[in-house]
Amino acid sequence: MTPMTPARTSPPTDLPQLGLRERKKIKTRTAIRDATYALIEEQGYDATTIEQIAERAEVSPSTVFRYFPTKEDIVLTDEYDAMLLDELRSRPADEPWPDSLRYVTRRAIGLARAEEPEVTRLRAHLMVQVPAVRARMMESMSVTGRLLASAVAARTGRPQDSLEVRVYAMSLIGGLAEISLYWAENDFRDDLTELLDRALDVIEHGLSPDVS
Amino acid sequence: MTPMTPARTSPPTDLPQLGLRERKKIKTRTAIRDATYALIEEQGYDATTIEQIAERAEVSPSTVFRYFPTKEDIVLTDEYDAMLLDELRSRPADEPWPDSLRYVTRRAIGLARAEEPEVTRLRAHLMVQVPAVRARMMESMSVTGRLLASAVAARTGRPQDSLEVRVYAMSLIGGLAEISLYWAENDFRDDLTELLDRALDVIEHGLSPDVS
DNA sequence: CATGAAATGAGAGTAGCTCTCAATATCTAG
DNA sequence: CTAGATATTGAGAGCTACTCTCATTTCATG
Repeated sequence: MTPMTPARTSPPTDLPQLGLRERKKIKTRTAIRDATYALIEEQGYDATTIEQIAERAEVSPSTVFRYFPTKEDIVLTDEYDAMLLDELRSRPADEPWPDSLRYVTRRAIGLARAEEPEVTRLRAHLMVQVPAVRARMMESMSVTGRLLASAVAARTGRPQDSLEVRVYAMSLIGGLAEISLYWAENDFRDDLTELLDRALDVIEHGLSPDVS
Repeated sequence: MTPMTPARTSPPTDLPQLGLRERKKIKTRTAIRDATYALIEEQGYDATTIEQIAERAEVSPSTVFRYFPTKEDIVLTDEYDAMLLDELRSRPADEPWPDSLRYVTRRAIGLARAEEPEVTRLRAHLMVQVPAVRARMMESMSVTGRLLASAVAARTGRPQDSLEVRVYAMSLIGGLAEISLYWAENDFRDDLTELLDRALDVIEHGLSPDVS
């Protein structure tokens, strides 16, 4: 009936022998997300309602909520976390911890830039502009922080949830979030990887006493 | 008609020669907050509606929103930030920066503990349990972070919004937030000041390479 | 193809939050 | 002390994110 929907599923989403059901679910998911991105670019975040998203994705509003718990999650859900943690664990055991961290975060940024640069920018942009999105992002990052903390604990021989490890992980998360904000606020002019390096320096060694 | 409302305004709120209008506003404000705290203790956060709060505070729901933009803000609004910044600026200029920071944050904790220990605990508790509150708290802390960043910049002779300063401030905020979570999760057994010290050590010097 | 399971749509309902407008309370001049 | 300007409030309509339920449709499987 409406074959002109531009619902281009970003990656072809390799689906070898998945049942039709599973395939449809993936399709619906990406349809909702694509619709959301498009509408946000057209009208902005707040002006975009779930109803509109549902309409463009050709599903019912109920379905939208079945796939994403909140509006913010439609924009933010990503799958890098698990991957990041895996990579972290598979680093050589004798590599100094900060190096591992740097390697992995760098790689995550590289991937994001290679695979979906637009989305990465849109997200950062929304983080700056929409408090709810920023809040949700911090929330999800703090979950990542917990995972990170366990990895750090394992590496540094500290108890799993020692205060030190938790504080370190969360301050890391805070710092990384700030990179995105900085990047977006400066219109994406800087090289994210370079910002990352500078941020990690600060987090690892603190602010050097003075610079003058 | 209902003279049994226990609306005890926490501090007598020194009101020397304020107009009647201003005095009433302060009263209303604390009435709303007290009602909210009481209801939350009785029923929990989610079960407490604005309507209930309005009823107990003897104002209309409209008025509640006039005084606080969101439900989370009723719980969280505090006035330490400005004070904290002032103190920070009035520290001796030759004091090493980390010492200033430590002094000021310690003092903030001390004040919170002295003046409204219950509220401080309730807040920390809600931070753990209610994602929306936690998110709002991070949000408000990030505002503080910005202010902090400018103070840090002034002290360390860096540009106002250099990436380094911003990352430092935000990682500080993240770390401090984590203290509260840790504290609340461990049923307030630890001494907050001690947790603060340990956290600041981590943030200033990074995680020491290993501990084994 | 028939039966069971899963996904969907429709719709009602809740609550946070915004906005408008009329009523009331406070302040300020004369 | 009164009148008019101004600030605050209450009432209520309205929007939207989000939840829940139930009937219907769609896929899987023997």
